[in-house]
Amino acid sequence: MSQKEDLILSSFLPYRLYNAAEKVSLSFSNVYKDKHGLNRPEWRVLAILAQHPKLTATEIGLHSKMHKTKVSRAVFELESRKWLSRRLDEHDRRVEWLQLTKLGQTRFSGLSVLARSFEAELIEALGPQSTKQLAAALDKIEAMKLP
Amino acid sequence: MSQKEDLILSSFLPYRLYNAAEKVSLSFSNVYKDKHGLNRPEWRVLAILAQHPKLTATEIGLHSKMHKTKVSRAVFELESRKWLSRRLDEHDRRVEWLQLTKLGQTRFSGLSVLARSFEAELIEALGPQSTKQLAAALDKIEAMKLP
DNA sequence: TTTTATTAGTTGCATTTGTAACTGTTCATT
DNA sequence: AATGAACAGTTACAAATGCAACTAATAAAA
Repeated sequence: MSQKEDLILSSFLPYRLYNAAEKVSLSFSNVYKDKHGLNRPEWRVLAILAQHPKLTATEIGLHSKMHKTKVSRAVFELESRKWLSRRLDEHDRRVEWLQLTKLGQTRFSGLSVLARSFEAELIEALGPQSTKQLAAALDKIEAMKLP
Repeated sequence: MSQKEDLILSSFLPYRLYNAAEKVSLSFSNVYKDKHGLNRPEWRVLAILAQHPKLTATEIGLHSKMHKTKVSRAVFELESRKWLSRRLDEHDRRVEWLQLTKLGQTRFSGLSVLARSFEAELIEALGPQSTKQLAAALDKIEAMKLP
């Protein structure tokens, strides 16, 4: 016999948040997947390096909360496409400085346009009010310390 | 040379939404993972069956947007724990009606309490205003037709 | 009634991901 | 210097996932 106090999954906030994120994310993945065959970690590394010209793999991980193996594999793939280059730090040879090549920059700029228009559509559909409110809620969640 | 119109990933709405969802979801997964060793699909099937006492695997998939193989495997696992039972439809023997056993109900009720208090903490941290606004934005996203 | 198409659910295989162990390097302590 | 701890990044292995092919059953069409 089910208890009337039992959880209703479909109105459970973590569930709803996750499904919404996945829906948006899946739709957006078409942008980087279809045209260039990138996966999400690769897209992220590309975007982060475009914004911060010289980073180490560890820093990219901190930035994006991606596990270092994900970053490592994404970097490997992007390097083999010649979208980014590595250079060993002169003073600490454990460290590799990563930066996009000209080709990588160009590819990213192309994707950037598509990403912006995807986001614009999303914001359009939400409306300016909801967009602001959603962003505010996301700020709070980002700032939260969860167990 | 990076273009100034290029995307800033850290403020890109799909990215922010995804990270927030993953953060919350990862934190919540402790609830069903630590105590019972469930994974997300299993947790979901459990919660859906608790709310809708008799469903087929296909219906669970529609409900939760999970792929049928995920549902199939989750059902298998829950059945082998004796948390749910299957019964063939009398008129169409392709169809299996699933329902929680008493044990499954009990387990879910226990998890339900934890889930509710997790959600309560989340809502507490967001504040009532932001919670409402977030829910409204999620409504809109759920209703969206994305490419 | 035989054939064909459709549906419910499962399974095999390839891909992705996470964990832990590993290599190579630097730093800290002695 | 020599030893041990810490760190950057890679790799090997195991678990999770998605896709496509599969089985079994029913429905639709011929």
